[in-house]
Amino acid sequence: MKNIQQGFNFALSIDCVVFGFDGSALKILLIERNEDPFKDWWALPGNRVNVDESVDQSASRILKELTGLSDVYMEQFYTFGELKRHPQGRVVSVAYYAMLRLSGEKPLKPLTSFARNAQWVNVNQVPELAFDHQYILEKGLEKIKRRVRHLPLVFELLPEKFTLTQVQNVYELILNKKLDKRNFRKKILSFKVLKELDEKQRGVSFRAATLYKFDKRKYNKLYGKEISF
Amino acid sequence: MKNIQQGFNFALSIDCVVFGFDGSALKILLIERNEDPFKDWWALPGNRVNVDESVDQSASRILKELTGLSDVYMEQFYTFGELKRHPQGRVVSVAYYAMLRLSGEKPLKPLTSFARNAQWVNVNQVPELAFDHQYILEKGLEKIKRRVRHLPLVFELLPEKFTLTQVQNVYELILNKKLDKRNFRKKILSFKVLKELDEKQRGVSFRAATLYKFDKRKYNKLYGKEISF
DNA sequence: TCAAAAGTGTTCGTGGTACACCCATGA
DNA sequence: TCATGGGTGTACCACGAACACTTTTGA
Repeated sequence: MKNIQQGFNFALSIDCVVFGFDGSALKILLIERNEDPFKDWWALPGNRVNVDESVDQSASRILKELTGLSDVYMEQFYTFGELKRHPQGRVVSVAYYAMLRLSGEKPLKPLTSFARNAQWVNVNQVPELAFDHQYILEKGLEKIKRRVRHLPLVFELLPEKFTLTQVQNVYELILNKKLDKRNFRKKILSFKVLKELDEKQRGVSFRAATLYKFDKRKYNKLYGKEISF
Repeated sequence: MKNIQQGFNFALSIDCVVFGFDGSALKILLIERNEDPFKDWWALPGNRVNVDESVDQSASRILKELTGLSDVYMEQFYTFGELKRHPQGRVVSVAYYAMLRLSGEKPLKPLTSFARNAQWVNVNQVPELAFDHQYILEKGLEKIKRRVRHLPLVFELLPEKFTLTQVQNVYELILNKKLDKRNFRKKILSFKVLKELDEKQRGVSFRAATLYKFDKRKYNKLYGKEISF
C-alpha cells in the first residue's frame, strides 16, 4: 500500500461571483490583487481553503473577509479543475455565487493581505481578469440565469421592502431581456409569496409605488424548495 | 510572503454516480472495496485525482478503469467538501454522474487494486455505502431528475435503436412516476428529434413496436444545448 | 401643466392533462 | 383465441404572450 500522504498535494481554493444590486444596475465584486501571481490584476474574490474548515465554511469566511458581511446567500455552482489554471501549482477551485443587497454604505473592507482594493463593477463592464476568472464569471452568470427561474434568489438582491418594478428590473438585468409589465406583475403576484404593505415609496417625484415584502414563511410552506418564476 | 507550498495539502478525489439501463430497471454501478478504510464495503466508483490530469480527465480515466468504457457521457454535478468525510485526511471529492447503455455483456473490469468487485444494482436497492456516498448518490439522483427535463440524457441510457415505450420507461424510472402514454408520445415526438426507422422490434411475442433513433444533429440544430422534456 | 412612472384587463394561441379503445403478433 | 403491449384523438383548462391607456405625484 502506497504512502497515503503522497496524495495530499493539491491546493483548494474558493472563488466567488458576488452579485449586488444597487437599485439600478447589476454589479459584481472584484478585488485588485496585491500579490503575485497576477499582481495588480482584477480578480474574483477568492482564497485558499484552510485544512480545518469545510468548503462551505471557507466560502463564507472569504466573503466575510472581503465585505465584512456574514449571512450572505451563497451557493456552490461548479468546480474548476483544469491543469495549469494556477501558475504556482495544482490549484482546484470551487466556485460559489453570492447575492446581496447593496445599501448606501457598502461595507467593503478587504482585510486580506493580497487584496489592495475591492470594488463593485457593472456586470457588463468587467475588465480583464486574473487566472481563468473570466470563464468562471461567465459560468456563474449562466448558472443564476437558470436558478433564478426556480428559486427566489432575486429577493436576496433587493432591500427588505421593494416595489414590483424593482423586482422586474432585477429579473430583466439577470435574464438580460425586457419583460412585459402587466404579465410580469400578474405572474409574480400569482405565486402569493409577496406581501403587499400599507407603505408607499417615498421621496420620488412621481406617483409613489406600493411596497412589498417577500414572505419567506409562506414560500416555504407553499413550495418547499421549488417554484417556477 | 508565506511559503506557498504549505497550501498544497489536500487530496482530491472523484466519485461517480454511474447510471445504467438494462431494458427494464435503472441501475447504478457500485464497487466492493478491497482496501482500508471501509474495506469490504460497497462504494461509489471513485479514486484520487492525479496531479497531472484535469478533473474531467480524471473522471473519464476512473470510469474507464472500472468499466473498460471510454466516451461515456459524464457531467460534474457537485463538490463535497465537508471536514472528516474521509478518515485519512482532508479529501475533497468532485462528483460526476455518468450514463451508459447496459448491453448484454457488461464489460465490468475493476482493474484498480482497491476494488474487488463491481456490480450493477437497482437504484432503489442500494446497500449501505462507504464514506458519505449515500448522500452523494441522493444528490446525484436529484440532479438528473432536473437535468433530464432539459437535456436529452435519456438517450445515453438507451440503445441506438429504441421504442417509444422504452423512452417512456426511462423517464418514469428517473422521475419516479407514471406518465400518460398518449401525452408522452405526443410530447416527445413534438420535439422532432426522433427519427422513425423502417425497422420494428424483433423477437417479442406481441405486436412489434416501431424503432426510433435520436437525431443528435437535428437536436443541436434545433435547440443548441437546451430543451424542455 | 408636464414629466415620469404606477397601475390595470382582455384576447388569443399553445401546451398540459385527463381519458378508453382497437390493433397486431406470437405462443 | 388469448395475452400482451402497440398505437391512436379529443375536449377542457391553465398559462404565456401581445398589447395601450388612465392615474398619481412632485417639480
